[in-house]
Amino acid sequence: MASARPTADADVRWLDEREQAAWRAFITGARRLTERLDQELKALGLGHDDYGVLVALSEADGDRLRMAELADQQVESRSRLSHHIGRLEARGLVARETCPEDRRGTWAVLTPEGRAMIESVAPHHVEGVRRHLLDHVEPDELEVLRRVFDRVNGALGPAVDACPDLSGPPPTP
Amino acid sequence: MASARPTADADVRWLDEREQAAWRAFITGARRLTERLDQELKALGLGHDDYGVLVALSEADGDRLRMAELADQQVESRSRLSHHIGRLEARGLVARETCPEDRRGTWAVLTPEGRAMIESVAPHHVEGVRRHLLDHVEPDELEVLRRVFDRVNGALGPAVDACPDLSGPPPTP
DNA sequence: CCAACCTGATTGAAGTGTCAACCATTCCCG
DNA sequence: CGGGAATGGTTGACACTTCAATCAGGTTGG
Repeated sequence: MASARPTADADVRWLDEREQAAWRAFITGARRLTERLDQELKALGLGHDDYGVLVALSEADGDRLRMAELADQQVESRSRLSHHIGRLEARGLVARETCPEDRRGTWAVLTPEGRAMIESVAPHHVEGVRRHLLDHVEPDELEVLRRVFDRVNGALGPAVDACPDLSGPPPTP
Repeated sequence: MASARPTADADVRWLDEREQAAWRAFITGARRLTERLDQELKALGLGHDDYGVLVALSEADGDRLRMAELADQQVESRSRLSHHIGRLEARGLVARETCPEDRRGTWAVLTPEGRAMIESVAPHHVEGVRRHLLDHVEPDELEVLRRVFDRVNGALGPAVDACPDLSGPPPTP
């Protein structure tokens, strides 16, 4: 039933022991780490995704970002972000403003309440990031992490919302 | 409103530039990577989580695992796994069997259809893992990844479903 | 100028995850 | 033994995400 590219099944380059071990450690590590950080943040009143959005806005010029840009930065679909901002708006942490230059566009703007929230939560969050990740990583290992994931990010190509065509690899045209 | 531990806000050890860069590269890299792999798998009929469950079962003795163990391995809550297995069961890829020794317990068992599915999909998935991650990682960097995330995993302590107490750190009693 | 086509963003319904309550079984200890 | 406290897992209601329209504002070529 599922036979996209006709990978001949004999010439599959399965993962060797090292690759397997690294891949599995990474995938479950990443899951458990974000799960834990999310739990700790929720106890303070924000989901990890909420935190990401508020931080992004707080660092942006004029405390505002266009929906599309915010979506790409946070790796959320446009639809999801729309609902997401809707919720944050209902809580008074973010406001929407239609942008005058291009009247299709919308700014997501951090409110004073939103800034207060992020400032009260951030110290605990960075503490968590240290405790659960950075405390266990040597400086040179940290550089490796950065290098590797920058490369991976680059290779994944620019963010796309609706990704209709998976067969044409954009990173290596 | 949110003031769990009274982190004095002056003695917060904020992330320096290197830490920040590494953390952000990791968090968005991990998100984008799993997002992409999930998209590619869905095109073949399985979500990334479905894939994980089926692989775990296929590697287990007797093609079966207890719900709790499977949940821990896959980093899913017991509740979520219950729904999840329900869906896979409805699709005929997994079956439930009540376990005779402990009649509270349940086995999740891989069906022949489930095995067929995983075998048809696996080659494409490992191809994806190579293309999007391993191809961009040198052997020594791979070892760093494994070491780091093994450590992180260890420090997070054994998996817990309902984690009611965040204040008492189990890894360092 | 206007018709076809983009682009930016939102909507609603269906699908999935979360949370708290629950049921059944087993364990433990007086 | 018997009753209370785990343990293993499920359920239903509610929250969130996804998917496929949809809408309004811009852009372009005839």
